[in-house]
Amino acid sequence: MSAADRKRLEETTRYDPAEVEARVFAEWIEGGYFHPPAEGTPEENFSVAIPPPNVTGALHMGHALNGSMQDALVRLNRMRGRNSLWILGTDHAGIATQAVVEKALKAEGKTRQELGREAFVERVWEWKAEYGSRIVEQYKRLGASCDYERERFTLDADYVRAVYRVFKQLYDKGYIYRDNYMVNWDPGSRSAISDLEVENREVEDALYSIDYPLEDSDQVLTVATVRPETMLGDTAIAVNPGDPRYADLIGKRCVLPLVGRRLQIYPDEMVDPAFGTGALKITPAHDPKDFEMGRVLGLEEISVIGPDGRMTEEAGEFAGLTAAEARTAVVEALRAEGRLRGEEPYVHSVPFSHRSGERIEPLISLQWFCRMDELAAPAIEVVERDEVRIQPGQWKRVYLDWMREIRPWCVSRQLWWGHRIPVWYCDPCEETIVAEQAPERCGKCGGELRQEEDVLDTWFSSAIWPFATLGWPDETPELRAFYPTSFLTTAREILFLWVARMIMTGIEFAGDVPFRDVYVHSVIQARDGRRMSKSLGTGIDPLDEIDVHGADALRFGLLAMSSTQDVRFSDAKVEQGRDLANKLWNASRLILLNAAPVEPAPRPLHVEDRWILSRLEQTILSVTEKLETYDFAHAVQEAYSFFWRDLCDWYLEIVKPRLYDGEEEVSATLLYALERVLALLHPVMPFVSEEIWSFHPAHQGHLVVHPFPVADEALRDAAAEEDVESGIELTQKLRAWRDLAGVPAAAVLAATTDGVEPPEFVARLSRFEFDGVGSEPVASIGPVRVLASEQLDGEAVAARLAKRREELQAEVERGERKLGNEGFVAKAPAEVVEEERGKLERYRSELAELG
RNA sequence: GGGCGCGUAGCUCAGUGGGAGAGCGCUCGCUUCACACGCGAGAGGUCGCUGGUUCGAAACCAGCCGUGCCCACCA
Repeated sequence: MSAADRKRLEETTRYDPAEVEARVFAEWIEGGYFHPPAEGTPEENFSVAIPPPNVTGALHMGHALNGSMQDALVRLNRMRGRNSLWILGTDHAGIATQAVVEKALKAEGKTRQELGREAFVERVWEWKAEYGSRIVEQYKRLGASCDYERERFTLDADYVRAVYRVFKQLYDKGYIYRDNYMVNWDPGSRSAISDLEVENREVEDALYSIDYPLEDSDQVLTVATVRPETMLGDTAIAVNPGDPRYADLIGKRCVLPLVGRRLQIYPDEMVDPAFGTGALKITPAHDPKDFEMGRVLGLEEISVIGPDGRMTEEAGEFAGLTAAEARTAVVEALRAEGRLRGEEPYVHSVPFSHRSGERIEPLISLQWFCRMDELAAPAIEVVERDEVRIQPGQWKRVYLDWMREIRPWCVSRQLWWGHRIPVWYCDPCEETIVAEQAPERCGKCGGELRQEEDVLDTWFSSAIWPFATLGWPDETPELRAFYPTSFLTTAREILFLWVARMIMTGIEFAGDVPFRDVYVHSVIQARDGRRMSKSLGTGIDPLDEIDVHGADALRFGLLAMSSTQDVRFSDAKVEQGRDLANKLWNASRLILLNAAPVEPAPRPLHVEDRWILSRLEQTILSVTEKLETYDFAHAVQEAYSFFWRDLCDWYLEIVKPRLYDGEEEVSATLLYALERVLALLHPVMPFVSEEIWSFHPAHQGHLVVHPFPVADEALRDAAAEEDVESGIELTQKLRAWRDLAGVPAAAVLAATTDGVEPPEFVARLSRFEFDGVGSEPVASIGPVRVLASEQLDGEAVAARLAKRREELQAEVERGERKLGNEGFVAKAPAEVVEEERGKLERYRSELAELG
């Protein structure tokens, strides 16, 4: 060690992550450790495709947890010498990004329509150039060992090519089609969205009963609805065929109030006679269920609400009103005509846009869809056969249940930012051309072509992330070396949105599953148990945590608090991580500044050496196994406990004298243990471990590529473990006795031992002297007889012991009295009696131990 | 409506058939030559409730209460 290094170690009594992290990270980048060559096979290599964060995004706690898990496994495998690639990149995030830029425009008093499509998209690219790398920089702060030289973006030219190839092939297979169909219309983003982007919320509405007069009759049929404004588009009525009230009305017609349209009354099993009035109005253009019914019956579809959320010309006098305004107006008009029979409060679940937060308007519109059943079939099989293992196990079933019920996917979005759908129309001859590259002219009539205005759902491009990032559709070396990837960690909320779709496209286009393992991690909630969210103000910024406690602390904390169930964010766990980093630093200082200049090697001389080596190898075995099975919480806590309790609290304290003496054997053993502990912890706490490693005498290259320790079974020693652990136990008893007896901390007490001599360290660590001179034994603790001596203030001890004896005596008497009461013994539950007996036993034995 | 999960120490969470645990917090004692982000010693729990299975249940089963999430086209 250089004099400068030694000085730094001597003077730095506190580990300072802020000083270390940027410097160490730069060394890793400079070393090129994160940029593996595209060589070898996927079986030999290790690869992970990061769930691409939104380009608009900032690192949140979910990213930090997910990143900590991925990085732990990537680093572990890199240290094992595997060619390890962690692909990183960002998602163009259509709606979110467009919204951000539109907001900026609005601040300038402009709209995207004023700008025009081309200029707007240009503007978004400018935004991306300026802010798009923010989240990538934030991953670096976390210490993520991604390949920053292979960063990808879902709108890169090559990526677009892959998206178009996929679209074209799906179209050619007949999976992709265009249809006028009912979609979830999001008035907020003015676009259709998929079923998965809809969330249902409980809302209190009113349930209105409206009288529909029967044609050529003075009878009325009363229907119940929560959306009276849509009645203007009614084209039929349905009743349950088994409902005796309406049996004779089936086939007859009603007259639609306000409009006058004639509505046929149909029988339908779906109608619940017990709900409302048992009669259901059918509005095929504005209700998904009515839509389906309408298609079956061939009903007219009359759209009375337009994409702008306002009433259309079809709504007659109500045209131009918003849907909400129209509701009030229609109700008023019905009331005026005496058609409103009733109105009652009604709580039901209503679809809202996950993106804009606005209430979904089910509308019929011309959209592009992708049929999913054929793609789903093999994706179901691979999971059934565990070729893709989804863990924890309950998610496998959730996945399968959803996949088996999968429905067509609406892939078109009425946005400008995204992959513009590769379809061209020729208006004169009505030809539709789907192509990977823009065709010059119509192949049929030579006419001008017009490209589809819509873009693809963002998730359409994310679905091909694991292979598109590796260069697909080209046969690249990266694809050959790293596909399929090794595993995926994910939040469960994107299991369907993303994971399922990757499995489907992977099989279809890349010829294999995209990953072997899917680990669904827990959700870190806010401190109060609420969801962490920016809009609720409950988010905790991982970067703040890194600033204050260091990246290693946050990584350790997140892994420690994660489990299979959702957990609240725990500051204490992050602080535990911070304390661990500091403890590592200081224990290392002790070893590195005092060890004799020797090769690190296990060189056990005494039982404690055999013990710590045995514990070390056991810990390596167990921690490694837990990391490999995604049991991060137990892995890090076990490593923590070994290091802090076994190594620091006991072993270092036991061997300090030997270390200060410059003993070679203990120096070698300590350097060996330190090397292995640093390597073992590196996947979880990369910065502090790398920093300390730079001071280790065996240090040559960086720890990031140092071999990961493999447990050495030859060093396991059950007998040594037993001996030392009983010595530890005795030490603790002796210390407890001292404390109880009020002996000053520094006093060394005289004692003798009875029978087998305990290990040497017991006397030293409990500040006893077993061959000490004394007179009367005043107490016995296990094999140890404490002797009255000069060091022991006989009076103080006697006083303390007497006081304690009194307390115990009182407890014993109380117990004896209780157990002597026949009523209690006979009538009280047996366990209460037993507990009382146990208590009595304990008090009695403690009394005996005090002597 | 269906499904999944959770309820264990003051707090956050482990433990899933045989002696109730961790971290934090709390109490007491330590400026012991790595670390006060430290060291030593403690206190603290009817393991949601009720019933069942078992020699034995925090753990398995049933019901109930509380709580969270996912899926679902009953107006």
